[in-house]
Amino acid sequence: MRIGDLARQAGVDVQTVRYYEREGVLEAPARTAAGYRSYGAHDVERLTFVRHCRSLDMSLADIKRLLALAGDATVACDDVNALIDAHLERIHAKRLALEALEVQLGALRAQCSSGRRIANCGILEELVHAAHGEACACHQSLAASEEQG
Amino acid sequence: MRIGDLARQAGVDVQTVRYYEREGVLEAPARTAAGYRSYGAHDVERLTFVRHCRSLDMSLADIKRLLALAGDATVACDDVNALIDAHLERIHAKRLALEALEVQLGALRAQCSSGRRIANCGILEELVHAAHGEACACHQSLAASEEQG
DNA sequence: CGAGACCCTCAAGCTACTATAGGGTCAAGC
DNA sequence: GCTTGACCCTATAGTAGCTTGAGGGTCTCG
Repeated sequence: MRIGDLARQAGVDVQTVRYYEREGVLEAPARTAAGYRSYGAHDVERLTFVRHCRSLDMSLADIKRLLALAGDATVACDDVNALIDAHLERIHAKRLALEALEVQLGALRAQCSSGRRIANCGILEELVHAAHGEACACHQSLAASEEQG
Repeated sequence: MRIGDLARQAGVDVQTVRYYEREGVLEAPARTAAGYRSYGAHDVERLTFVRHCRSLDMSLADIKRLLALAGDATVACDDVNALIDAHLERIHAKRLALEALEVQLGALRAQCSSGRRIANCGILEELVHAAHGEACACHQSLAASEEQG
């Protein structure tokens, strides 16, 4: 099967497949005489596995680790559990940060009604005013929750 | 005031100030004979305003628009309201997507207990199994909520 | 043998920074 | 006057996960 077929079956772009290969998430396949990549059914499975993990917002680095772990059936799967736990924790922190952000923005939006002029726009006032004081903490925690580690 | 002082007062890195200037978020300041950037109190205010908007996770493009709008006091501030509304909507969608993701991951994590081997790890089973069926929709909506409009 | 669909590699673009390299400037102390 | 250290300058590359584009080769049908 050629790269276009593989990509169609997994629902990804052809370029994405090549990118995954470059990143070591997919193994480099055999090549035809003309240099075309040649895939089998196993590759469809692996790529779809990768896409499912990505749909859960896992990083490619985590997915690589997961694939490495999945390769050895005799190993204890505590590492898999730990990886998922850590990921879950990151998602949780990010959600809390977004919730705080939404509250902040809702409050900000309530400062200005339609029909006003910039000169007395409540939102800009609030933003400038807040700029003189201390910044809100929500984005710091959002940024902290972004760092994959 | 030199760039280091400005950066300290706004709580950002010196490189970030130069980056903002390059991106047109901050105006290019006057230079000393030696080529050093020279700032005034107004620049501290503007930079701190930018940082507050960033703490609300607004894009630099949005902040530029906001600054342009804020420049003309006589204009109606419906555009400001619309910008904040759109941003709020993105944050809201992102939070919903993250909530769904958290549920999905929680369910996945519950599939495997400690002490098992990879061969019968419930998480990997679930991930492979799900890979054969259709993927969950949570990341699609997350991705959709990422695209800044 | 030509057209269109497919494949290849390499490089750049996206966001908002951060970090590094390689160099110039300035003020204080000896 | 000279050194030391803190500061400044530009330019370039790296981060994550792709997407887009250039410039070219291959395959297959009619």
